[in-house]
Amino acid sequence: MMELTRKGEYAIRGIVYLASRPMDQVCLLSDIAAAVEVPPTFLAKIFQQFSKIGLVKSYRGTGGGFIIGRDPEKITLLEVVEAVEGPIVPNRCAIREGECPRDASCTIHPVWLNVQKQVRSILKKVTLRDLAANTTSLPT
Amino acid sequence: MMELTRKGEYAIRGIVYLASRPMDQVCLLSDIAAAVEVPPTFLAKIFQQFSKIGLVKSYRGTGGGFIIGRDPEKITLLEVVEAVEGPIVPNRCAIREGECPRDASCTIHPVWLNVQKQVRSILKKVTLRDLAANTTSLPT
DNA sequence: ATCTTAGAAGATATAAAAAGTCTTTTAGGG
DNA sequence: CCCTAAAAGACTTTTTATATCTTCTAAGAT
Repeated sequence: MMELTRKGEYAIRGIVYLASRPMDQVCLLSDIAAAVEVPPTFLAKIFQQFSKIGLVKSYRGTGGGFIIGRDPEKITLLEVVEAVEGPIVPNRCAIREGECPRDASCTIHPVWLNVQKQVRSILKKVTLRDLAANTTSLPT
Repeated sequence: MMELTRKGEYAIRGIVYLASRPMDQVCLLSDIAAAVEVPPTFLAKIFQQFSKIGLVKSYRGTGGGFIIGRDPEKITLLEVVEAVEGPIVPNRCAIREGECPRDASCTIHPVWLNVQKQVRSILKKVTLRDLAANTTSLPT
């Protein structure tokens, strides 16, 4: 239960890699994909999404590629995960009030809300800077 | 992300219903399914699993059916969820040590372990008795 | 004993989501 | 205008979720 998808995993690897690079150095998608061992076409899709919401910046044409969208310290793991996996919702009934017809009587509802809150809270405290900190195993 | 499947939802509804009934009253699967609005064949599969690990007790033949396996106060939501959805694992790499080849350098690893721990802790504190407490909306 | 009831077990079917690829288009340099 | 690299969207494949159906077994009723 609660497993991150490949997409989520790849997304994190990719953006953490970007976060570990100097902001003035534009990275080729193909290079990033190779470095973090992700299918390039798949990572392309993910980075397109990220680009739209400003998590990364993209440049086309010769000398193009990607850089991180803003200071890695200002990007949380929560943001990255929710961008790619959608909101963290342990159960349909926790999406919004009134979703579940059994709502009023539903004794589990508050439990799921609590789970949601805790998980979000944990992921929110982790920044890309934290994650990129000792990425010494990846090529410089 | 992290969404419970239908199976998990149905399982909880079904067993909470059972937990709300007197232990000496054997319930027909078809009645339970109708009461909690779950496809009977699907619930059958779920209860078969539960029966194997003692979460419910089953009786065949005339007058047969299901009762709760033990005191609802001794059954946690965690147990029920993991029985039906498998272990709570936010990421492959958190399943066991050494799973992930990037392990040593992986800065996210501890984050997932923390998520796992917190979620399990929340679900462990909730018992079927808690959940069955005010199931007043369900037919007596 | 055999018939009916009700769950057990396993096979099968359908549908949805995840994972990945391919093609065409657009933007930016040389 | 040609090359490079990302954007966008269609498409394919694989896997998982969701469910149903059939046959088998246990237990009580006749």
